[in-house]
Amino acid sequence: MLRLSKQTDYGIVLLTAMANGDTEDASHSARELSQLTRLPLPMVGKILKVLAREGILVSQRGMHGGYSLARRPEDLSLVEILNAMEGPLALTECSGPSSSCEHEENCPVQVNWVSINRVIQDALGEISLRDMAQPTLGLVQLAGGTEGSTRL
Amino acid sequence: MLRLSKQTDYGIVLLTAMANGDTEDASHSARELSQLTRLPLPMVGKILKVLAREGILVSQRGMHGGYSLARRPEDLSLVEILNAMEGPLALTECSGPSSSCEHEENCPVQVNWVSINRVIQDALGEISLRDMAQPTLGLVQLAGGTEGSTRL
DNA sequence: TTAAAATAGAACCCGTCTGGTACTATTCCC
DNA sequence: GGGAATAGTACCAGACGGGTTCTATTTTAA
Repeated sequence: MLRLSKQTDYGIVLLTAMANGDTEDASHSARELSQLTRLPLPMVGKILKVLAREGILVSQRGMHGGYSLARRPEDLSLVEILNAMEGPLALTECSGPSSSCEHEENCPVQVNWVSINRVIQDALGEISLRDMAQPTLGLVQLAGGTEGSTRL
Repeated sequence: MLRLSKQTDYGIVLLTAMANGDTEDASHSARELSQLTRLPLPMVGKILKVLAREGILVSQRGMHGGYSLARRPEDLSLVEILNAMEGPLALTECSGPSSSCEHEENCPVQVNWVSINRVIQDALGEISLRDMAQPTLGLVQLAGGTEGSTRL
């Protein structure tokens, strides 16, 4: 497992859909994105609200309102989106920014989890929304860049 | 978030405790490990059963029974332990071995998730139980090997 | 043969999280 | 003022996870 929530998953799909929009800072309504991605409208609305609150999106109310990306797709990383949707990445209780594990004092693996966590975080920080929006290119990038060089 | 379950977390702690045991193939009872790690005995028992069922541990019943590692700590990787405890790693529904997402046909990000998933899996496959059992060494290893070279 | 100690396995409870929906308030443009 | 959009909150049902308990089975030792 080790799965991220459906909301996060959907959120990334929505963001890539927006990134693939014709003009850069085009405004998209929740309804429009729902039809585009075939995700249920209420869910789409909920997710967009979160992303707007967290500063990933900029919202515009009113008649011709909608959502638009706060930054360019190449300047928005996966880890930022994850942080916005699910909070800070933490594989274990003790590996995040704020930990409150009772065994922490004499736990032999805690320091290792912090390291592993940071490495994964850095790795996800290297992937931009632009990358995610370009399927085949991203695939080549990933496979080529890591083969053999990923020494955790 | 993106957190692994407490059971998995505990499982790794238990395994490192066993790996740090004096002799290699020493047998440890659930009670002994519970006292050693200060984790609740019923929980420890439950976890050890899973690990034994999945072939990570070898169990011996009876009077002087207990559990011992099926392989040497350096030959057991983190990803194997995760697979045993939580099943195959899959960040999204579509990134695992068996996916059943209705949107999969025309989903632009699916292929990317598969790639990212595989990279993380490979990375965790490089970390052995021996590494986890040696905190400071593992830390240096991690930091040194990845700084700047982790190009997802 | 019996008792003790250990694992095997299943059942169970309960709190929390998650996916999903609904409703109301607010803002903006026409 | 009305329509269309977001903002925010509340809510619900189901799934999942942490944790406990109980019974069976196996093995060893007295």
